[in-house]
Amino acid sequence: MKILITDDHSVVRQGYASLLSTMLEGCEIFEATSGEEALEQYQKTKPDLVIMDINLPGISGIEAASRIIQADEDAKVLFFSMFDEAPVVKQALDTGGMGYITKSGSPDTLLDAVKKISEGQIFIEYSLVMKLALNAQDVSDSRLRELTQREFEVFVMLARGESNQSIADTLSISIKTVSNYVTTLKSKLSLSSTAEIVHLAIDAGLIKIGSVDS
Amino acid sequence: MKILITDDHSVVRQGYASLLSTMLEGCEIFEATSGEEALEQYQKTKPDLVIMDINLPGISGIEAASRIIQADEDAKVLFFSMFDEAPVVKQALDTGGMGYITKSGSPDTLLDAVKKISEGQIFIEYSLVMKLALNAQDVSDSRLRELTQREFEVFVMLARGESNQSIADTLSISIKTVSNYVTTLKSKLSLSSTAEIVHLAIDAGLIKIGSVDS
DNA sequence: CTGTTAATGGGGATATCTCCCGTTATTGTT
DNA sequence: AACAATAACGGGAGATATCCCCATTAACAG
Repeated sequence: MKILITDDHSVVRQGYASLLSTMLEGCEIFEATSGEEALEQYQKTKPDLVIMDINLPGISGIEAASRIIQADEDAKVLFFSMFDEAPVVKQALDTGGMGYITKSGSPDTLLDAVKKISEGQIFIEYSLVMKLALNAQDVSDSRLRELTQREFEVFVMLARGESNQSIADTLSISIKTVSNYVTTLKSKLSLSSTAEIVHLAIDAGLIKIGSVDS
Repeated sequence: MKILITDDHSVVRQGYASLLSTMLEGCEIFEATSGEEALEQYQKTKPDLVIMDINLPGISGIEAASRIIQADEDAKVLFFSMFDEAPVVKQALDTGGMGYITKSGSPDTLLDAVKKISEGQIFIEYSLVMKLALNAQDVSDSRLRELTQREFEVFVMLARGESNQSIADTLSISIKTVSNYVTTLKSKLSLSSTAEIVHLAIDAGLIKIGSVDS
């Protein structure tokens, strides 16, 4: 698998590169330090995935992604930025990018995202999904606003098919805590089963069908 | 709630009528013995729900339903027939009917259907959903064909949000049996969580989002 | 007549989830 | 500063679900 990393800090780039080549066998890494260079490199190397920082010298990562995707609609872009504000995330994903994670996440999250996206799925960091959902006042269920950040993250993860244990592992908290979140979020949403959670999440546009493989 | 029962056998009609008026407080029952009469009665009484047999003297229940819905697109028709063949069910639902149950089902199923439909939901007898799904060869997941009838019913009920216990009650079988079905169907479908079951069910068009209230 | 498969469910160990109750830390309010 | 509210967190006990195994029955095919 060929991956193009775009980031203007060489230390950061090298970090990702070593991380990815260690964890993913047989992957070839290319690098770009600016949006413009990313465009060039993309055309030259046709990578399977582009990891794109947003704050770049010259054109922004969002603009670069937009141009890349315009030129090749099958291009897969994973945004990887320190920004976690809904408008930025939304704008980034509106270009057609396949994922968005923040730099405050763990390396595992990066790997997960790379894997999911290379399988054709979408990957958005759990904590961002809430901001996105609540930002779209028009569509999302008002009950969702009752949820706290943590409850919301758990809600989305449940809807994606993760078990309480797996959620606990991902968030590095006790399964008991997850379990409590599940209870309270079910109560806040007046739901009783996991299936209903999935229905609501899909209704609210938080997950897309087909986004869980099998 | 006003309900119009269409069936050419008076004994059957009376049976439903007494059943429904016993179980649903404050409901008013009207009757029709043919499709033509159902049309007249519908215009006259504007019932909230029409229970429609299919095999009727004169025009069929399907034809009658079609005309009723054509005249009033908000009309709610529940087909209640001895036929359980996919083409018939499909044809019936294609008229815009909100539900289909067979006469071999339990009275509880009838009541469930009446309740769900009056809440604006769709209700199709679990065992029929499979036939419908497998009939639409083009859309449904090939893995679903591996399931037995019972496994499929359990699958759909799980996806709708029911617990093992509730499924056992509805199907009048042991919770152990349900549990076994769940295990085998998950294995056959390579799924591990309820959420994934819901995703697959929605993907395959077996349930519609928004069909589970909250 | 025999083999296969669907439907049914019991036993029992284990995993998972639920729900009530509590602690801590933060934030906002008089 | 004192207080109330709330988010994040987790323990304990009991309820559910899972997942092996295996057994019975009925139907159906060869």
